Amino acid sequence: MYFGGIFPFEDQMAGNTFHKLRDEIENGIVTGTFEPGERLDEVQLAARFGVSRTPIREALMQLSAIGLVEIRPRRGAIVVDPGPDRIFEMFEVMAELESMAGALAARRHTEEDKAAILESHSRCEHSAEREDTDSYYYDNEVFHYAIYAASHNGFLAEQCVALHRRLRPYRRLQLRVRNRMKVSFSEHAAIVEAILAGDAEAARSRLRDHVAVQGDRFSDLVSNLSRREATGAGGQRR
Amino acid sequence: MYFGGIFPFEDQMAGNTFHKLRDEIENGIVTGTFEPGERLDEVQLAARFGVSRTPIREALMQLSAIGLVEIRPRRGAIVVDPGPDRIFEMFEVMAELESMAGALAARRHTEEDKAAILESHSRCEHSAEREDTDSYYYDNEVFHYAIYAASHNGFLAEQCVALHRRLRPYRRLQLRVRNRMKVSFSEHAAIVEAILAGDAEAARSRLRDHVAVQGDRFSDLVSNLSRREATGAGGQRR
DNA sequence: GTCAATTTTTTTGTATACAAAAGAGATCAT
DNA sequence: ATGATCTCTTTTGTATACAAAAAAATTGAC
Repeated sequence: MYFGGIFPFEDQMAGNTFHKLRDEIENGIVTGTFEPGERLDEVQLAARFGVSRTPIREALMQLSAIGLVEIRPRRGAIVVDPGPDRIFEMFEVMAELESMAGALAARRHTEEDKAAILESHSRCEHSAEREDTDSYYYDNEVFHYAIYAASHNGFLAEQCVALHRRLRPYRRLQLRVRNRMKVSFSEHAAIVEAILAGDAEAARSRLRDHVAVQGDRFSDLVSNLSRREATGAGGQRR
Repeated sequence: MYFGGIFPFEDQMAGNTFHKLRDEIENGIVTGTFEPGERLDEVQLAARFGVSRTPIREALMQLSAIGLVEIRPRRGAIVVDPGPDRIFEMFEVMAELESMAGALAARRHTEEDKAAILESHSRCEHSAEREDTDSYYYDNEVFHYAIYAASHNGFLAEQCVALHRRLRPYRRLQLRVRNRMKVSFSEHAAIVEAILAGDAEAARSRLRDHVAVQGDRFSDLVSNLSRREATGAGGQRR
């Protein structure tokens, strides 16, 4: 599947080593291979990917610029651990950006946008019916990307994609919550309706709620997080 | 003047060479020392700053990650030239983020926030009375930062600051437009009123209008841009 | 045995070196 | 003279080398 023009840095896709490394490490962070707070050893990473330290450092520089990694002078790079409060803040901003995209989409969507939205929406439906969380997770992403694209604001779309990616791990946790998938789908339906009807304000508020709920759900999970922290793994910033 | 906790990357302030270089080059781009479309030669920059290519490259990597520089594989780095349409898109997003910050500020501001807002607001007033564009430009920035801070969403504040910085050169052009400064100040007054009254929706819409580039301002922007392009080194993306 | 100071080891940050690719320029054919 | 191909130059991308700083470990004092 191809998301033309939505991905940031698309022009750099022709992978120089450092670029591939950036994606690999970023993916590792988002996936959980590298845990929050974990130290990213340059030589270790270099060995792992079979390259020298130079491109590794360049990749880490880029990741630090987008806030996924923190480079402490002379003390190496660690995976940023946003902490519950910061994650909640990010959801708050995500809700606003998404709702903006939805409002713009309601006013500006073309026939192709409409087709893409409906297509991804029905994919979500199938996945929801099959109760296939993994599949729904992916389809849901495509659905949201379709709305970003329909906003016809490329910069906004890039921002949304970037933030969506960063929130991925926390969103993923949520889908496992009982019945969340079907509720999510019915929210989608209402959003699609508003966008296609050209009702910008309805699209805005429905999308805001749709995303904000995830933030709320997340704060429910915060207790789990802090419990986990007490027991072992994690480790807060600083 | 100190904007505690607002600047992104604040924790990296302890300047390793590459970090200082990043700031220097970023500043050069925002200031106009490096023009949009200009090629950033690594050896040239290295000579200029008296360092080797390595930290220069690391700085460029970071700048490319935040979208100020484009690194074309095997073809070097150039200063990104957003082009009028993209700039417009960025202002559209800025308007939404600012209005969000205003809405949150209306609901969440503390006494200290109130003091900071009023203080910066009255500084703007003095500068506007003296018709001191440069001074107003600076005070205006402080005013907006005070609102970001009052939103009590650190992530949002960072996003706002980053985008505000990127739009700096274009905003600056706008202040030169006749009478814009005094109009701007009266808009500020209405915004302050809404925030202090706790009227989130009024704050939101007033800030949106204040920031959005609409009507005449858009054509002013475009004509300024094309003039600059004609005279300068310019050159569109791609 | 515990704590502090010093030495050793690791690791980061920057410089340099080298290979490969892109760009510029010259040569040759038409 | 114009256009295309080949060569030479410049520039990027990655590896390696080295210096300085931080972390770890050893030694020594109490």
